[in-house]
Amino acid sequence: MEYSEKQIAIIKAAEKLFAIKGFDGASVRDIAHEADINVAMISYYFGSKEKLMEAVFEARSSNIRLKIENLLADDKLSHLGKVNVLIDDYVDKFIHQQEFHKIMMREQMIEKDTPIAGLIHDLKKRNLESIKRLIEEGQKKGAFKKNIDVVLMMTTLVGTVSQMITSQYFYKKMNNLEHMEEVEFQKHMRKKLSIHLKNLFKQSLSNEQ
Amino acid sequence: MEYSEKQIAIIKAAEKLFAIKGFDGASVRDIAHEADINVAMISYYFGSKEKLMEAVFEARSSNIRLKIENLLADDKLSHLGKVNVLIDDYVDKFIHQQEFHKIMMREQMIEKDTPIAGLIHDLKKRNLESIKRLIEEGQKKGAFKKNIDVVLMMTTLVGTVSQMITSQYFYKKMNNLEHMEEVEFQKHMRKKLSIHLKNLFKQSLSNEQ
Amino acid sequence: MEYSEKQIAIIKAAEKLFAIKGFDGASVRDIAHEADINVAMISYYFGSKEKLMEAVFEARSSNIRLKIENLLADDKLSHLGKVNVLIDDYVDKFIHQQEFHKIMMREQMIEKDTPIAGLIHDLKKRNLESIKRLIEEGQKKGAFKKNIDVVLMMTTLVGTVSQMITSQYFYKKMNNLEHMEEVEFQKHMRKKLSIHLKNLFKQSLSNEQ
Amino acid sequence: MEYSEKQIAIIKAAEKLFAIKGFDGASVRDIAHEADINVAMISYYFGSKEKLMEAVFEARSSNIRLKIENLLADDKLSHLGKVNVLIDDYVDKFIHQQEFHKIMMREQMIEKDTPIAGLIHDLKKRNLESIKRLIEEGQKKGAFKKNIDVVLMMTTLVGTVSQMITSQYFYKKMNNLEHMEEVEFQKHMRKKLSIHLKNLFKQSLSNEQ
DNA sequence: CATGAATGAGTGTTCATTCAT
DNA sequence: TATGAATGAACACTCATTCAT
Repeated sequence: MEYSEKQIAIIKAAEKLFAIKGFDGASVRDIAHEADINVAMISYYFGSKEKLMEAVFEARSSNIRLKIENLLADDKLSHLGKVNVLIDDYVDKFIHQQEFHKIMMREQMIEKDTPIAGLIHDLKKRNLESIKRLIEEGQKKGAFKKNIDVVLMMTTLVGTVSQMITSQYFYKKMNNLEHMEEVEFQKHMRKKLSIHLKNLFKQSLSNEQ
Repeated sequence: MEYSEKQIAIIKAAEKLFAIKGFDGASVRDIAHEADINVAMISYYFGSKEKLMEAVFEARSSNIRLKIENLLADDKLSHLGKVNVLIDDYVDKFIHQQEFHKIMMREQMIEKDTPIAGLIHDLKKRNLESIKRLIEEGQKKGAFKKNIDVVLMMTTLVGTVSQMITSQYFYKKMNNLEHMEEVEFQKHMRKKLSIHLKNLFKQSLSNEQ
Repeated sequence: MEYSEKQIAIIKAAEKLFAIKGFDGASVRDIAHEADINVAMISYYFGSKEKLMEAVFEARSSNIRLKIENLLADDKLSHLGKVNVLIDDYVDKFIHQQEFHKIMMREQMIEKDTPIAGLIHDLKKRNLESIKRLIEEGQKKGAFKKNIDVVLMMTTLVGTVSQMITSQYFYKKMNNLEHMEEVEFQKHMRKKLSIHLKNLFKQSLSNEQ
Repeated sequence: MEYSEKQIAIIKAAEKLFAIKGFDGASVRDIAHEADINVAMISYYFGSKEKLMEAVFEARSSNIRLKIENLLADDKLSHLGKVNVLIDDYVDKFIHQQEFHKIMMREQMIEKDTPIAGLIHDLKKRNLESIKRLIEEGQKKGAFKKNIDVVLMMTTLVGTVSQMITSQYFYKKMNNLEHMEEVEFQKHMRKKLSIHLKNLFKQSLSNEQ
């Protein structure tokens, strides 16, 4: 799918406003104004507000399966090293695509059988399966414990990063970082999360004492 | 604040629909229909849709500080035992008040200076401070490691439970539990989360090897 | 018709608010609040908002025919003297019952066949007929000119006083009387209007050069 | 400000209904129906019902100062002649823009600090000042008496015409003109008012005996 | 006699979408 | 391809009135 310049502007504006105000809270007029285009263009280009949401998803939801497949094939990294790379990838993606991930979190909550719910489900399923293979590989080689609940570990990974992002203003305040620059703060979050999650995973997966 | 039967019905209906559809997505007509009352009653009783949302919050947001204070004073429990009780409390509260917590998650995301944002912030702050004291107590007594980032640990606790709840349908599918009864599934989730989080916390906090 | 204390309070409140905000602009809740009674009482006592308006009218619209009849019989006053008394009566009534007269002006404008429109019409008709007799008396006795358009003269009398009352804030400003006390200002208006109108009538009616 | 055909239709409908029913009494749905347009168009074009009212005012409230200034400069007319032209202008304007003037009267009465109240005040002030100059010119040249209260004279002028218009149906009945055609009746009113007011002003202003 | 609760119709306004050009 | 105009449905809310007690 190729998008024109205007279409991309609309998708970007939609991503921003859906993240800030939610799907219902953001009106097509808001989005049109933010994207500096005519209101009618949204229906014209995307058919409807819902379809626009789908376009936002499709534009962002490149799955990380390919990356995981490459990781699996990489023989320069230890099994734990591969998990660490995975963690960093997740953290980076969440932080740099905060807006998109906020939308995704919200959409997950909504009990509707929207096309987007399906998209999210498939995306998560594919990713989970690849990660399972990565873990099982480590288990086969004796690097990881048996009895690892991969779904729960992923829940902790995704949940921790999500929670950090949604409550970042609270985090800032609690740690007196209110005057830290946005970019610097993102680096800070990135590092903290990375170390924290790597520790959690190491303790939970690794066989070594 | 004492509520009449009808007012309670409205609050319950609002809690449900705000959780499912979000604040903007749920119309007062939806809520009135769900509560089986006249639309005008919502304005009549609560003044506005926003005030109704606040009522939902006030009705649910009993903070857990008191429980933590009691835990701190309890000398029959080990330090780790206290943390485990805390984890179970959190898990229980989230699971049994899923709808309210979905609302809270969503509200946290929205960048508005609503009165509710303030309520959430204060609630979280109070809880965090009590938990910090609980951890520090354990550190002083040598039961817990030094260098524990309490905020990050709480982020993992809250994030993991939140993520589990938001993606429970995905979890069901991935584990072939689709035909499990709702109540039974909640017990299942509760147990899984409890064990998982206790392990994570034990590894992260405990000094014992 | 005898009214209870509460009913009188309602009528007074209604008179005030109808004058300030108009019939549609003043809600029964406003009136109930102003009268410090329960909303339901208005329907209970008067049947409807419209009927309340009628009650306001009936309470105030004592016609001045009786006074004119007495004037006609008075032989201590000259014909012009009688007219002057009439003018002063009109001016006094308008100024001291400003609120009621504002309502009356407004109601006159509305093109509805309300019962009130009928009340106003009858009231005006009765008054006009008496005044006509007063003028004709003077004409018969040679004190007044022939060819006097009584309706037009009354239009000027009523119109001038009405206009003064509706635009009194403008009048205050134009004459730098903004800090004059309300009571004092009413006296001022009364005197000014009295002299002005007596002059106009003297010039228009009187035969003496 | 240029208005489209539909916008003009809306303004005309609003003028009519505001005059008949008052601002609060006329609903936007009424106006939309009268103008044969969709309800949403009113918000779309004017922003709000209040702004529509302002548009009605701005469309009509061309002040007559320019005309007065021209009158002042005219040396073919006597001073009293100029006043007579002024009277005829006022009468004509009121009769031909009855609906607008009804709105204006009503708005004057309402004790609200609306933008319209300000518009009316400024309009009246400007007109009054020009008329004052016209009168003073006549006084300086000895054509008019000293001691003329211009504000009171204008009150009589405006009040008489207003009162005539608001009570025209009463006037018709009192003079048995009920079956006179509307246009013919307007001519009749115009002539009657013109003569009546010119007489009043001549007597009040002129020095000649 | 009095009232808090409740109602359905109506308010002004905004919505996502479609139309005519 | 692009857009200002237009639409009908829906929005949150207020209205005058009625009901149960």
